[in-house]
Amino acid sequence: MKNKPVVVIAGPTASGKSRLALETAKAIDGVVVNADSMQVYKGIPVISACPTAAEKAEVPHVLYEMWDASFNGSVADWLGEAETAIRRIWDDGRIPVVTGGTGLYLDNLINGTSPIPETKGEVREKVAQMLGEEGVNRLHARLAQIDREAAERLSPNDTTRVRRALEVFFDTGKTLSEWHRMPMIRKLPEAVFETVKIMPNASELDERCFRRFDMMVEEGAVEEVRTLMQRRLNPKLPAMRALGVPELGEYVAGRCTLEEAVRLGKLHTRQYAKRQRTWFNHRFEAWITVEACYNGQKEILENVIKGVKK
RNA sequence: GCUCGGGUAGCUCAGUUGGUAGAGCAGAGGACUGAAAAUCCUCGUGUCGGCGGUUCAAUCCCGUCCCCGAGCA
Repeated sequence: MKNKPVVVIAGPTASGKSRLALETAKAIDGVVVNADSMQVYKGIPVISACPTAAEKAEVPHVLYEMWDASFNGSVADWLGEAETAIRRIWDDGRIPVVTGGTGLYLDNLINGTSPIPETKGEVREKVAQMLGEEGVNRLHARLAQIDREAAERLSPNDTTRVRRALEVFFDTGKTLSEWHRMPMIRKLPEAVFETVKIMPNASELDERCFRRFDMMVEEGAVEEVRTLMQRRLNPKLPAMRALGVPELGEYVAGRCTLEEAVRLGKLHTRQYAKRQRTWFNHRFEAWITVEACYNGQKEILENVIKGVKK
């Protein structure tokens, strides 16, 4: 039976979705649930734009800063946490307000995932090693022998996906394409998702991205990155790739000026926001689409609350 | 003032032993099923610094001028 509400507020970075989520949650006795692939990590609250302590005090927030930066989390890990958190919120008689810019996470939560079991660490290592020795193109050629369908779909340069397709086959003996033909599994079959997306125009968003990056630096982003760099973690870890971390990391290491690091950080943030807009435009259906950044506009908040209560 | 380098796409540069040129980055659009703030795909006419000359043909050779960098005075 589909009757349990989950509010979802999606949108590109710096669009004001965290604020909208907070104010919505406040109005409907909700709990904010993070769906951002970087805000899940500890140690980068400033650079990942996590809600502040003051904001968290206004309304409960969950799934923020929950994993150590050395952890390599995945969609599946997040989904597991999200399921548990949302069920607990329902049990408390409250409404989950899921918000974040990671389209894949939202998509998996709402539409489900293929029933592929978690791949074993040794298989992942083996494929990683093959990748290092042979390069993506050769692995793609191997994939073509195994799973022609997937190979045709994927670029021979798409490291992430070619690797994944191979891992799944080596681990399960079944091709990724076969798995994808199986029915998707929803973590929360009883949920009814009330979706909102914020879709501001590019120039408004760019400006906010730039301003926010400056604010992050004022609020201690450099120190945050310096502390993180001192841990000498693998630079391929998700937390180490959060926008601004590699860039400010170069500055902290003395390899560029702060000005240059900030310039690149802003640039990459802008490019990321564009990718998000493309995703949400084409891959995310929403009940309500807000065409401006959320800045506390009363009409927007009222409209969202009205939509949720319906 | 002289010598040597350079002046080629918005930026950094490659290249053409003379047949009007191409990469990376930036930019625009797009994809996206377990690293997704990741990963990938598509899109490149620009007086090849100006003006002359040689040549069937010059961005490439020659002359000259302008600009930038280094060195010498």
